[in-house]
Amino acid sequence: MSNQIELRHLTYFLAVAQELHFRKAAEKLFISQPGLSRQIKQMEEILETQLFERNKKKVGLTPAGHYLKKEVEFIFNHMEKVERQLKLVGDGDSGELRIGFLGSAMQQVIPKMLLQIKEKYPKVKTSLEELSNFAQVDAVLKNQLDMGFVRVSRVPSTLEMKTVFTDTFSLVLPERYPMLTREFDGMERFAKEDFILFSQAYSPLYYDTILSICKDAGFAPKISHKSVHAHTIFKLVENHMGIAIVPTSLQNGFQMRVKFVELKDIPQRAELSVIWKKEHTNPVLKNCMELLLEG
Amino acid sequence: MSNQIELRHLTYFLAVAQELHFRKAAEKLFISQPGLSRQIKQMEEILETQLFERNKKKVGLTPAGHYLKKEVEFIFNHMEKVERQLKLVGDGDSGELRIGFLGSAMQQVIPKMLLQIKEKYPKVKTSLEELSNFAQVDAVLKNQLDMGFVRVSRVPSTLEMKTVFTDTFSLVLPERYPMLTREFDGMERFAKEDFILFSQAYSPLYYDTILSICKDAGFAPKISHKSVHAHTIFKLVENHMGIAIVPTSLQNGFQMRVKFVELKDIPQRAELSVIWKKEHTNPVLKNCMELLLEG
DNA sequence: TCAATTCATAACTATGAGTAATCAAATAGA
DNA sequence: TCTATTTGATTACTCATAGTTATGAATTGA
Repeated sequence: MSNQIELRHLTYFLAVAQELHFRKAAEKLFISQPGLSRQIKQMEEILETQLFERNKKKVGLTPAGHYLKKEVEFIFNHMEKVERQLKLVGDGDSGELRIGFLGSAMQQVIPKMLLQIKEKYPKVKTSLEELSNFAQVDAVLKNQLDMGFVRVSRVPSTLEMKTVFTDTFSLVLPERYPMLTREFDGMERFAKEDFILFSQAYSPLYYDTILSICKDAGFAPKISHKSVHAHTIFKLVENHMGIAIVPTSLQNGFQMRVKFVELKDIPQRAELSVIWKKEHTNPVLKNCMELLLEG
Repeated sequence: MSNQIELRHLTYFLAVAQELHFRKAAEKLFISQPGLSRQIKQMEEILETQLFERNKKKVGLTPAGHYLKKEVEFIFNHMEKVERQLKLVGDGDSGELRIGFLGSAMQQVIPKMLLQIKEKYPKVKTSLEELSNFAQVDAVLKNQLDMGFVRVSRVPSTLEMKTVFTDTFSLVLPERYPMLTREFDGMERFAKEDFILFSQAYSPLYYDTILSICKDAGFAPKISHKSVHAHTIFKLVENHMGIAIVPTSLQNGFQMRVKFVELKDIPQRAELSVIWKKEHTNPVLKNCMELLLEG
């Protein structure tokens, strides 16, 4: 004899509790009446509580039965809700998307994506975390993040990477820096300047790219300061601590007294990429990735 | 293949979700690992949702799995509570007691019983309804009430009845009614008075008893008013609309300008009885009845 | 490369849910 | 007052399936 209540018992109990009639309840359940009687009896034995009073011609609920009926109805309602919700979570219409990003991704890509997600999948919850390139790669690998927005040249083979935004670089100069923009004739003239860059540890690709730009211009930059925040870099430039080269899109979104000079003619580009796990199982990620790459 | 989730599935799912290890989970459940694997797989098929990601060496929860884990934990906690509560309801430590009563039972018996119940069975909820004798008998028979407090001579054979309070009758007279209490010499002198009584339909036994008192005194009372509320009766007496005979215990609990004269020397008594169904199944009733009859 | 893990698969066993046939008791109708 | 009908319970059976053992395939670490 089994000694554990099963959902079957609860289903049968509810049918009898509603019909107050074993034969009718059995019909409704598409089982035979003896089978139903035995299951109910077994249920009462397991719970050590009488649920029905039967006096050969009438069936009624005991107080315990009344109580249980209400509770079973609640439990079934709840389970139905869970089952519906589970489908949604499984289909990616609902759930959570954990996003890592570099500060520079906040200018364009992320806000646009968040709006699209909110419109198409309003039940999806997003969480954002600003992290370095390396920390994002690590977190995605560990399944602490679903996706990351990074500037890296390559990632481990278990990750996917797609470029989502390509940007030119711009020189960042103090507002009154003596230079006629129309006569800008290359990087060479900045060989003697102090440079303020994003930390190498924070973004190796960026760092290497800046070095290559300078190298193409025939000099190695004198690096005076390093930072992980664009805002800090701009402040330093503003206060004549040096000049910087950053992705052009950082021009928007900061209040600052600096001058941007877009380096259109050099081949280097700042590429922002999404990364995610190849074999992820988050349906929300799949849906949102489609939005990001197609929309 | 079964196509319905059972509690077994949820139990197994929770074990795996907690251990994130099939063999360990199977050990904890005292079943074999292949059996567990198959049940989980079946569960995923029924729900049409993948719950775990297994890559041959590691087991992890999918987002849907995470969601379901929380929900299953909630459901199990709830069910445990229900099971405990069900035992209490079955034992009569918890539950509901629906009580019917006559206004006059509110003077002594009911408040005392409610206090005792509250002390010994604090989880028991009581509901009170003031009803006529007939309505109470009817409601107890229909299982709308668990117990009733009535003044009747007899009840249908499916009900039990026990006297819980015996009371003398008292004459109710206007405050300044001319009478020397020490020289009270019988009912005879009130033969000409108007009488105010409880309605016959409300309490036939009371009605008959009053008639018998008067008959013993050698007269038939002139009945001027009938009421179902003691308060109304007292008000009428106060305003010289007549005199009344009521159970003595009604002397307490009302603010009124009337005089009570206890009829100690007549044989009639006002008996208050509890009634309940012989074959009831409410354990709360059983326990509370013991309190009432023994305490 | 080998030993030791992991979970999945396959074939089998045995428990117990569900069945059909029947019973005993209660009701309703003649 | 006697059926005829209806109720839920009981009995004996069968068959679906949860759980078993044995094994396989893949991963990991020495």
